[in-house]
Amino acid sequence: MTTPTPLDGLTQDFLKALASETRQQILMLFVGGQEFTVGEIATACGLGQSTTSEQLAILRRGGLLTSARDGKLVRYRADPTTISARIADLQSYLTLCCPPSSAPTPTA
Amino acid sequence: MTTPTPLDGLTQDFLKALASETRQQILMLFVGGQEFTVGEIATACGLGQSTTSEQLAILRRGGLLTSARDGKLVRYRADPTTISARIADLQSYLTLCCPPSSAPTPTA
DNA sequence: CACTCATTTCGTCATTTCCCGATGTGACGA
DNA sequence: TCGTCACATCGGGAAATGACGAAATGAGTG
Repeated sequence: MTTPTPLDGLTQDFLKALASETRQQILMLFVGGQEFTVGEIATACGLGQSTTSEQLAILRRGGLLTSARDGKLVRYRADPTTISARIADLQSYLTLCCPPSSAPTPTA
Repeated sequence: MTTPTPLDGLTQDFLKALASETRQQILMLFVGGQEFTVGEIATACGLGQSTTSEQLAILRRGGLLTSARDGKLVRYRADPTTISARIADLQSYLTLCCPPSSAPTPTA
């Protein structure tokens, strides 16, 4: 029991992506399921373009967004399927270490 | 629409607490709903004592753990109620910006 | 091909995080 | 009270993160 399994690499990227106010701000733009280009997101959030691109890459790695080329633009949108999967992972992880109701010292 | 609401301060602390491999490692100790002292956790995770205390404080602020004095010891254990609440918050936040299935532009 | 636009990647710097050892605080026992 | 044990807090150094501007990449146009 030296180093217990931290948790899934995927869930890890998911959490890291979420653990930033800037990236949360970016995510909020996608309310309504719309698509946005990098430039649009940069403008909306008041960030530089390279910064935005980097943050979007982190969100994509975390499974929160997907990207698709559209001519010379790159359109980003939410990735609900992966998000649901990651949340489910997280939930089962937390349920494992911290059972949702009672059961302080089960076993016996 | 300059700076859309990032999200709850509570959920923010929750995410920050989770976004560290060390703290995830600590959390894994609580599988089974057991209690641990700071010293036990430090030993189990191979961390210094002050480090452990600090990380536990972050986990407590994030709503993942609670602490209680027991003589000269402090026992930490998981906080399932708060955890469930924070996960629910997170889920509704993500559901808002990224509807789980279809519904690209709901509106009505 | 040369040019331009949108995005990505690179180099850099300021800030934050993570870990530690040392010191301070609270609780028990002699 | 004094000493000790367990934990919390303080101060600092190494590493990671977040932001930017500059340069490189990919896609379309003349």
